[in-house]
Amino acid sequence: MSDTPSESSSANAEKESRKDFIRDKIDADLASGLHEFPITRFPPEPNGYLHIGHAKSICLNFGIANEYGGRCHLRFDDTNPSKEEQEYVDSIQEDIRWLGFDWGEHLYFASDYFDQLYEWALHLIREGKAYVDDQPFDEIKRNRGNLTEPGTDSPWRDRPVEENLAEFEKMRAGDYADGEKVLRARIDMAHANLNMRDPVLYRILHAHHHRTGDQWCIYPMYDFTHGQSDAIEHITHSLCTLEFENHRPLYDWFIENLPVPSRPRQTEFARLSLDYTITSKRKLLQLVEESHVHGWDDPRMTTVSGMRRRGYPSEAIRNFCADIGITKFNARHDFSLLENAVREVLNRDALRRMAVLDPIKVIITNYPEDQVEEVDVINNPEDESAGTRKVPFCRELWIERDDFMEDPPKKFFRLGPGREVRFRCAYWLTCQDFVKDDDGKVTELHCTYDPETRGGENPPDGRKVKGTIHWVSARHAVDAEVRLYDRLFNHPNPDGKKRNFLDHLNPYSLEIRTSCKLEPALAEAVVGDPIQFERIGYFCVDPDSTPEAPVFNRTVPLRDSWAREQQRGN
RNA sequence: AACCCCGUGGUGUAACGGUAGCACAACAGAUUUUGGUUCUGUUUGUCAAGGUUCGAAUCCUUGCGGGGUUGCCA
Repeated sequence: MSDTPSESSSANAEKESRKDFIRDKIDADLASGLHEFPITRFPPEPNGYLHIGHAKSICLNFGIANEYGGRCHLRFDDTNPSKEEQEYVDSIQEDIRWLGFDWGEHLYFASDYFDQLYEWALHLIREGKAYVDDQPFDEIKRNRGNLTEPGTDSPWRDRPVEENLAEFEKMRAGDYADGEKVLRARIDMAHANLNMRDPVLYRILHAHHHRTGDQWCIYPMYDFTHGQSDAIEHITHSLCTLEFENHRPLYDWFIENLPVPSRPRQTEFARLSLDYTITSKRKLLQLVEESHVHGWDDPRMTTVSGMRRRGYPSEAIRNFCADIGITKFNARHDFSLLENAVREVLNRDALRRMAVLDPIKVIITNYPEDQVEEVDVINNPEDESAGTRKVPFCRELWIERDDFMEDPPKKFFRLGPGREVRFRCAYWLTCQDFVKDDDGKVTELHCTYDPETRGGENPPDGRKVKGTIHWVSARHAVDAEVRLYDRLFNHPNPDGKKRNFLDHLNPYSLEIRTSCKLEPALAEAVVGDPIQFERIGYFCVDPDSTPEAPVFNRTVPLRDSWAREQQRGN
């Protein structure tokens, strides 16, 4: 019993993805011999940066490929040249790799299939299952009917095949302006599913495409592209979010009516909704373009690049995605679940360092003026192999303003007049006196130290101390800027209907602290190092950082039961 | 309003006709040279009403509640 490996409670082993209804289905398809192994795909449109919601989909699709010995393709859904850019193609690939996944040779673009798709459009026309519609945009809209009323057939619906062929060719040749004509499937204008009411297959768009250039002036719609692209790639399980549920009949209609090389199946799952965040590419773009944040990778953004810059480990994001599972229920997840996943990994990995964010000076009156000692401080109590480091200690130190109270309550285990605390791994100090400026702000503490407590050890006389605080040698401190982040929105569902998400921006989402005092070892930290500022939180080096002007981001604060108790008013 | 989908503690998520479990959150305690970590314990749940069955969270019916769909976006 006791020799059972206890991975479950630690982040040591990558969490195993729990089974869900999609994996159940795959199990069944494998068992029945329908497929040898699953082939999935992640199909982003390159019109924005990836966010936490995409991470869920990436973990699902690539995760399945990894677990079942299948594969997952990366396919850019680039059928709308007016919104898509190379910048996004690049960032998306970088983000997926950072998340820890690999598509190998299987990088594709829907635009790779434009020729084939065009052929299939011709096929439908020849079969009498597609026609060129001359109705203007508004007419098509009006004739589609609505949720309760059936649509009306287009006057061009029964156009002869030869004429359709000729018209479609003229569309392709550029004989018409944008919007002048469309190619539509000929299905059923009275269908209860609006997607089946003669959906548009091709529209005219005289636009430059990031890959095909000016080769085309007609572009296939998503519905006419996606399933067929899946079929071309022999995707077995085409996984998408719930809003495409109503598109499945159309997806299947194309698969059934076209000579496609395979028969992929679409399955839908609920998209991710995280409290206090937004997962809408349009709104994320707006935040960037209107400068409510400092870019796609602003650490307050739940974009993949933002979370990376914030210091969230990709392993934590993967664990989080495994934790929330895959269902068809429109759930809203507590933000604390993500933070828990982040803390779990960081607690295991982060090197402990001492940093004072809001400093007040401590002068040890009985410590020799010029003496400097190097004390050994533990790098990571969760990982013995991380060892210790030398930290300089001398007569003048910085400590956190919060660690002193002029008139402390009984349960305050830190410094106050006459109170003794342990300075982490150094000595026990007793506060003898304090100095205030004209505004009544405490500027300086005068303390004495007990030489018998070196290393922070208990003194021989058996004295006890409740609190341990961190400190930085004033003479050796490195000055730095520290950026403290809070949630970007102060409403749990800023994305909600009838709500303008901009009204709920948290004005205090970024607090910049300058003149923070860091222990010297922190000068060596580089971007990507997970660090814990002891007793404060997890931090990382921001890319803005330079050796002359270090900049740190707060990834997430430590749990703070003292602060919690304070807030409850005890 | 029509069609499709979904309802399990505070929030999520398991249980595939047979003891409602887990995570997060909250609370209490133990340990602790981080008021961190770790450990222990506690509170709270099957949307409602009928039906099928020896037995229903699970199957059926109805109701209620939530989401999606009326782009030449994806």
